[in-house]
Amino acid sequence: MKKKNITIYDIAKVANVSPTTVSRVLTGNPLVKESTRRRVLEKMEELEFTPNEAARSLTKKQTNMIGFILPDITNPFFSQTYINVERKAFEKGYTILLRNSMNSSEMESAHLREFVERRVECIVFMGGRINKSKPTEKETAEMNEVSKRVPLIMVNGMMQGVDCYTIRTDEEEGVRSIIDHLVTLGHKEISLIGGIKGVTTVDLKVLAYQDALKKNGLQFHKEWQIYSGFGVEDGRAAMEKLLKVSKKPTAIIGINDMVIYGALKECREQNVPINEFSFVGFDDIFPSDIVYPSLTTVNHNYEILTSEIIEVIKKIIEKKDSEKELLIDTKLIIRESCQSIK
Amino acid sequence: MKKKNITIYDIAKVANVSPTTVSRVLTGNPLVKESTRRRVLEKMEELEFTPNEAARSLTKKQTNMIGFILPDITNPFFSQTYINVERKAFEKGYTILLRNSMNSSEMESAHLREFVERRVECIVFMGGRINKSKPTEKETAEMNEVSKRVPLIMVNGMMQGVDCYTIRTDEEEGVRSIIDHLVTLGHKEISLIGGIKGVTTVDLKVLAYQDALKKNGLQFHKEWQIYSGFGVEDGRAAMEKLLKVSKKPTAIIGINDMVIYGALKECREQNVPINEFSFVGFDDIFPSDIVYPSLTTVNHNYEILTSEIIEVIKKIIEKKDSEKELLIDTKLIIRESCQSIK
DNA sequence: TTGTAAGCGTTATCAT
DNA sequence: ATGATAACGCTTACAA
Repeated sequence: MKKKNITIYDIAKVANVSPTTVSRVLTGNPLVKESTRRRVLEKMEELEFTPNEAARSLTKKQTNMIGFILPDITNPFFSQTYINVERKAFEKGYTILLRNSMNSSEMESAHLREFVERRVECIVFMGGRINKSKPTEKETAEMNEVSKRVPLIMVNGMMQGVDCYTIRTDEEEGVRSIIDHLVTLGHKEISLIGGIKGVTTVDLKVLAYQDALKKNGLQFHKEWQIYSGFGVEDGRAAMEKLLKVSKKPTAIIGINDMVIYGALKECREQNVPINEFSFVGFDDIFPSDIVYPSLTTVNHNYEILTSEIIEVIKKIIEKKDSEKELLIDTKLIIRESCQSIK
Repeated sequence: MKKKNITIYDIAKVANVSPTTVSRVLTGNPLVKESTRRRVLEKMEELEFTPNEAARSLTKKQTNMIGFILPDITNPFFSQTYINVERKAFEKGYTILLRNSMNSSEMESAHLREFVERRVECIVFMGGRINKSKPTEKETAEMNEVSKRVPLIMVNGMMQGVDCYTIRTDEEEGVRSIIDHLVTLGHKEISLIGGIKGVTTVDLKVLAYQDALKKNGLQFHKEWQIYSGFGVEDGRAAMEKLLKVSKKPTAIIGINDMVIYGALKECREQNVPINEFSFVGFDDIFPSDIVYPSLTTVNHNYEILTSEIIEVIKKIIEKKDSEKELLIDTKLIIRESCQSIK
């Protein structure tokens, strides 16, 4: 025997008002006499009435939901961004739908479809296809379709010809600040490990790295820039290769923090003294303050980054104009993993 | 000029069928001639029709959404659990609504309310109030209200008198396995740091710790069991206290991995050689394989744990019977942070 | 200040 | 195999 769903009609009946009036107290419409409002509220309590969001969304043509696609929430870079956005969205009354794509284009497609079906107000996209320097035609076409129906916010990524909002941290500047720091410490032989060619955030960093070397009168050594990936194991693999190079660098930059964790691991494995190198990461995820040595790295200014994301979301929902492109400054966090060259 | 929303009526018109037929192809009803099905599908494509989930949910009285409340997704213990559940839910066609409570009872309440309004099919609850040995009356009452309307799954927690499903990892057994391991290595002086009294998972572990000591003929030293909290800083604080105790233990168990990260940090700060102690954590979150020394710890069998969660969810949605209580075995992961006593 | 009635975009029921 | 019509539970003109 299933319990009947309580609706505003039920409340209306027992409170001796029309459903409209019930709806009015629900939406906080001030055109309700205080005494009836109280009566209605009382009956709601009594019958344990809870408004049905689906019905509400249907009439209001507004869901207050925001889609959020990212590759992997267990990666602190993403969770640190996500949680700030969720918190701020909560304060504004928005609901976030989080989806992990695991960098699979098919999953991204599935999530996009679901978001459109659920009529989210906008979609925040991090990682995956928006970081490919050469996305497939299908991927681009799909994003174009989506962007016609729901506003898109790309964080630290973009897609040629797709109409969207872009918010990114100035990663080039981040790389420059790392190299300036290392140069100040006396380093002249600087390596960059990790990442995959064709991923825009990587290409960006590699370019900035080569540029900054040149500007500082240093030479780019091909064998010191090693692609491998983004995970701890990829960092180990890269370090393993680097340790086989005859002339070694004095400083090692990671495409992200994870990669450096792997590099440190590999050094220990091979009994290479950690302090033979200076290490710098990128992202400032929380374990970087915990690993030994604690890692000098570049912080994305999460607080500002996520505030900007929410601001854009807010403007989209309120249909106000907003900057199409935003650039956030990074900040270098200096810890213990770099020594000066005597 | 806003683009009109395309509905099944529009499709019906251009495809020369009734809306009902369109709905039939949408729901995969086999009672549609193949040729008309194709025609309808074609028109949908053409007009870029996407079904409206809100309308669908309204009539079907089913949302396919699952609520998930946890304290903090940036904590790998939770994100490692969450992502497995999300992945498996995705495969089954369920959508997860994730909410972080930051251990705030008010936020938990707000999330619960939202979940009920959105008519989620069930709610998975981790951490927060379900780990209080003395929840407030309001908290309990609220959970009782909720549990009457939507099935509740509590993971590693419970609440007296509240009807719900319980899935937990056998943390007592985890603690026992740690102590057995340490005893095998020759340790006789074992400390437990971190946690807060009154949090059930902590109380459980403390009890299991005292019990296991006794069973192994070891003595419980009050000053070796130090409450402090669950974060890295709490671990530091606990270690700082422990280092002031005149007679020191040889092994240190953390209420979780985080606390041990803090303890390691504190040792380094004070120039205490790390290998003066053996360290064991709890949870096996990913940085434990990255910190130095890599941490021996207890793994929650995430794969099994999350599979069970999904199984229960599935049975709830399909209205099948399911075990009300499930206990998952833990497994000890041995790494480098423990030495044997000569 | 309150009520009536239409509409939101589906699915379900019952005919045909 | 297909269609007409009534739900689903709310909000929003418009009327009173």
